[in-house]
Amino acid sequence: MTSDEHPLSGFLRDVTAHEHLDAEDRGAVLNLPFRVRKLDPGSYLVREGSLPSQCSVLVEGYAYRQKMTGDGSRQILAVCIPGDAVDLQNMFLDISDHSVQMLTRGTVADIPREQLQQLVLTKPQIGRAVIQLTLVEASILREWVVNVGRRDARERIAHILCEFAVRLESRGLTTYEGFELPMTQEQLADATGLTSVHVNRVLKALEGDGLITRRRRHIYFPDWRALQDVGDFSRTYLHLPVEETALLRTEA
Amino acid sequence: MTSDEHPLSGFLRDVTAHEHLDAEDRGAVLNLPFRVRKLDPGSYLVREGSLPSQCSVLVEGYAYRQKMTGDGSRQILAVCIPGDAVDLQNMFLDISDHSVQMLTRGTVADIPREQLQQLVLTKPQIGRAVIQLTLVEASILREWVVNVGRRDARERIAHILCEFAVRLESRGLTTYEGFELPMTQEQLADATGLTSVHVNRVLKALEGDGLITRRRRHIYFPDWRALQDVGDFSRTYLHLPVEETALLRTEA
DNA sequence: CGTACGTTTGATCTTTCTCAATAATGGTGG
DNA sequence: CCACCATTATTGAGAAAGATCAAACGTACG
Repeated sequence: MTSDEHPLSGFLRDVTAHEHLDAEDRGAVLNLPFRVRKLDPGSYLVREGSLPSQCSVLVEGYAYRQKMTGDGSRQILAVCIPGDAVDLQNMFLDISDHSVQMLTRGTVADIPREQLQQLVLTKPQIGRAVIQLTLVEASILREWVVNVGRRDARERIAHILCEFAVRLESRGLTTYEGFELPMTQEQLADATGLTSVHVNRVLKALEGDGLITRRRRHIYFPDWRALQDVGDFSRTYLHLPVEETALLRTEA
Repeated sequence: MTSDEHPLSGFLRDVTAHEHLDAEDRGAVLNLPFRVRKLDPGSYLVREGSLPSQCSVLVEGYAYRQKMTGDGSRQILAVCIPGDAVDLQNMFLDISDHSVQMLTRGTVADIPREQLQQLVLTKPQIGRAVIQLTLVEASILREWVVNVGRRDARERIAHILCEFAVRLESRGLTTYEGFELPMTQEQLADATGLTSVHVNRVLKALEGDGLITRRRRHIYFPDWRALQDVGDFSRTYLHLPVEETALLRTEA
């Protein structure tokens, strides 16, 4: 993510991950009008109940989808990483059913809703690519339902760490050394349907069992294979293109 | 769902729920080639790991999406009702990340994958309508994550009953008398991340509190408003077109 | 009419939550 | 650069929701 790159280049990489685009379509994506904004942690990209007029693409930093229950507890629904288009979920619906907030400081590129819609609906290859992106998001959501519905705390935490590592790695955002978890234990709890107290204990237990190592928010994987086993993790649901996994490879 | 109706008419109603289609587009949908099949409970419409060559539309009966964990427990991810296109989730991805099975006896219409893809990618209005359908499914999935992650058993059951009632009613498949729940308590448990034993106790408690009435699998709502309150249910996430709710209306 | 499946019930056990307090940590203004 | 403040992380003890195990009861259907 060097600053001289085109702000939408991460998004383009994402769009073309599943579907090849010809030069014309690639140009059409990069020529979308956009405006770059810097944002602080906690600031809203989308507010539940509203209709955003633009679709934001995350250029730098992390964000998360979130929904609150009537009694005020929060459930995190997804973590957005650089390159993610944050508003594909809303682009064709009138009222946003959830909120999106920045997890860290970062920058986004806002694309006017109509321009992106136009591209998706009139350029078949772009349409196919964007539909695939939304379907992969839905697949991840299904895995989250499984995670929260049918796995115990230890499995949930291990699973979400694996998912996060693989997603980051697939975008070249981390090395096998480990990664910086961009969220607090409380946010981790809100993503896994647990309490922060219990997340803390589980992390400690995973560390004690040699499955992870921690230094502040950095998480390392001394035994990547074992962690995947504990988390019942298989990357197939991420629908990543089959390619060599140079980093984070099995070590055992 | 009388037998002299066009098998795809339910699907068309669903497709046009959010987006108006002109006569030509409507004709294009109804003229899709299809083959009708009768299926028994438990039979697979989609198998995790496979690539179906056609997209099934549910004509009669109910189905459910499902995923298994490594240790063999099941999580139900969605319940499909008549009119639902079962394979939109897979139509643009190569490997299905979950299974779909019939919940009851029923019939489906199989549409060749390519034909439907073609329509979606080349007819902007149809594309928009189908994208909206997949986004609504994603929205429901997000609500399920919240349900399973941040609500207790009583709230979960109440919520899923409300969701089911409203979805059925929006398709004209039920009256305010109540509805026939097309699943066992064990399946209800797999949908809510609970055990069947606990589901049984919660149902009994809800009945004891006058929030539901049961006769076999029929569920009645003596106090629809109160049930929604208990389940923290608000229909906005279903993205239903704003229209009069003749049935299942507030009674209090 | 009996078998298989689904429902209901009881007793006990675990996981996870809740409440509460303490310790780090990072950021900020002076 | 340092002291202070607000978060965040950590730990303990007790409570509660829900799971587990086991058995009995219905009901549909071949």
